[in-house]
Amino acid sequence: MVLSHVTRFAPSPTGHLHIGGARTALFCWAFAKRHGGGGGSGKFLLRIEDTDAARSSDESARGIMEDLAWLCIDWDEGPTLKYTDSGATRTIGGDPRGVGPFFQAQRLAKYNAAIMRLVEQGKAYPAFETSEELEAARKVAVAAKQTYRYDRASYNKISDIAERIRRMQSGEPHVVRFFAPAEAIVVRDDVLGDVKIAAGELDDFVIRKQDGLPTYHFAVVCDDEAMGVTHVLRAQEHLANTPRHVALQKALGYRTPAYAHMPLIFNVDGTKMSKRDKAKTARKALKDAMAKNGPDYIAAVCAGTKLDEKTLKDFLAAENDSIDTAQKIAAFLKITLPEIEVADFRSSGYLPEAILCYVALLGWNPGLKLPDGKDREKFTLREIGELFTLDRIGKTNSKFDRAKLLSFNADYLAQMTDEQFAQRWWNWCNEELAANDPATTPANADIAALVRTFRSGDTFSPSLVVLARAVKPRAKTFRDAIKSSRFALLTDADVAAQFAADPAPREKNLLANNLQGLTLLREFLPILEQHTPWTGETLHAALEQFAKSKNLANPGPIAQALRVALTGTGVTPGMTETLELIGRDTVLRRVRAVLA
RNA sequence: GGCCCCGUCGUCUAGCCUGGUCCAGGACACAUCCCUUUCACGGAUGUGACAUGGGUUCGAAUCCCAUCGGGGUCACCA
Repeated sequence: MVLSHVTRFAPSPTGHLHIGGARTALFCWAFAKRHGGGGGSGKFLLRIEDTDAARSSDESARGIMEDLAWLCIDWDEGPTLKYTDSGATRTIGGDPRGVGPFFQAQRLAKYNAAIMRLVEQGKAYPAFETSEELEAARKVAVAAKQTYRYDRASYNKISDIAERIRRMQSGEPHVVRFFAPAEAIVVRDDVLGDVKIAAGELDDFVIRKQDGLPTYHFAVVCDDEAMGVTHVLRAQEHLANTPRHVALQKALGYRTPAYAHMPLIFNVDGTKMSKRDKAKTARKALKDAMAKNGPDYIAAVCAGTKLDEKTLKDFLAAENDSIDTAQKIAAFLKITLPEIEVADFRSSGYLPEAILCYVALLGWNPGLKLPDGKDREKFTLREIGELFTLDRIGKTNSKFDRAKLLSFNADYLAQMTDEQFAQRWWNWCNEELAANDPATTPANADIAALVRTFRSGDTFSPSLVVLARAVKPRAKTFRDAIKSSRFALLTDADVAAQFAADPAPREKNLLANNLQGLTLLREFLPILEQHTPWTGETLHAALEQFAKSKNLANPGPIAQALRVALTGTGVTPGMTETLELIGRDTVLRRVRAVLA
């Protein structure tokens, strides 16, 4: 069978999957799906570009694969991954056509054979300049405001090809350069149209590095041919590389795939979305805190973060952008660092379906309307795979608006049943605890408390579903849901501490109006004491009835008094759920305590 | 700086190819009001954009040109 729509996602394993990479992968996946993925003529494959020996790691490769799997962007061909998600294990990847391996570092023989062929045909040649020499030449060009290009003529040894090969074979350190053709190159792009690059723009770029590994340009071209890739969908930052690839394809006698370069994604302030944003955010927060608290504050930060002063000072001076340091500072200052990688969003409690949908709409839009005439914005992964076409990809860069993502996430959360929410929330809590020890991540202490409180055997107790009902409408992420769950995790001591910390709710809802709140509580207490069974429904009725008997327009005053008595705060989810979850014994004890 | 790409509300966008139905529609955010047992949810309303200047045309967000603005890229990284 001829595979007519083969796409690939080709990350280099130097860290986690970036949110922009996730969109690229999604589009590649969707394009293949749209053209009969799976059993049809469309295939989506994953290739790991680990030709940068120093920066690549197997751990990163695995992390990226897991991030993709979590998003449900499964590759038809590529490294195999056994992925377990809420109990179900699936195997992703494989090599049915025998085009692997999918790690470039394992394909060196293929690259070298092709490179030697080019050298023999006079289309590539060994070069012996040192990086220092080239760097010096580059500096001169930059100083003169000229475009630096590797100047074949100035080395004037090209004709000496036999001599070059001899030196190469004798083991002299060298790189191999591609003999750039002196002709204009047109890149056909399904998003941007034809992009013409004038003759002479290309220089003799390196195709094999001194360490013997091919450069990205060479490996990509080689592999796309070998793997039968027909469509290359990638970010626009690669557009300038494409002429090189087209030139190489011609020299090697390969087919040129169809290209589609998609617009870039930036932060709202227009800067690049990069890991360094985390350090920047932490640094700014630390500086603000120090300005506010005085120079001695650094000692407190050292104690609180368990970082030594030198590390902090270096960090402040922007001498390093350590993510670990940034995270410790963030935990200490109780700020959240910006999410950049898929794993960050996962840890923050976003849903893969929300991320996928949001990110898909950054640069792509099917232009569909809802029955009421409004624009359709919500799509499942499956629908994206059915609707995706290149002509609906835009050309303009976009900014990543977390507020809108949050809103999407809240919508997807709200769509779930209470049972589904409880289940997935529970899974998230346990994953989060497994990944980040609550002892070193203070933000996770509440998660640990929640899991402790609602665990039942090796799963969660039914009351977590009640909690889910209580917090779901006020949570935009799973982590948000933890925040609004605090009321259910409070100890008596926490409540007392709350009263001490903030007397206002007590004043307002218990003591004001001549002790109205306390008076109502005193009268309501016997009703609570006798109340049975202790269910949301019956408690709700009891509250309504009591309000009526007191000639109150609504149960507001008594509900507020209860809320404060039970939690020390004036803000919790609905009173019904609050009473139900805190439980009869604790409710009675705390009401009595307030009345005493 | 060279080369390349792009330019509709603050943000994501629909409309542009195939000019008129667009004094430009939706979503997020923001504001006001309603609902309400606090906080939310929900409902209603509002503020808000065709970068600028020239053409072409009876008519331009839509076609053409220029200007301005933004971005990408110029490695033995990918």
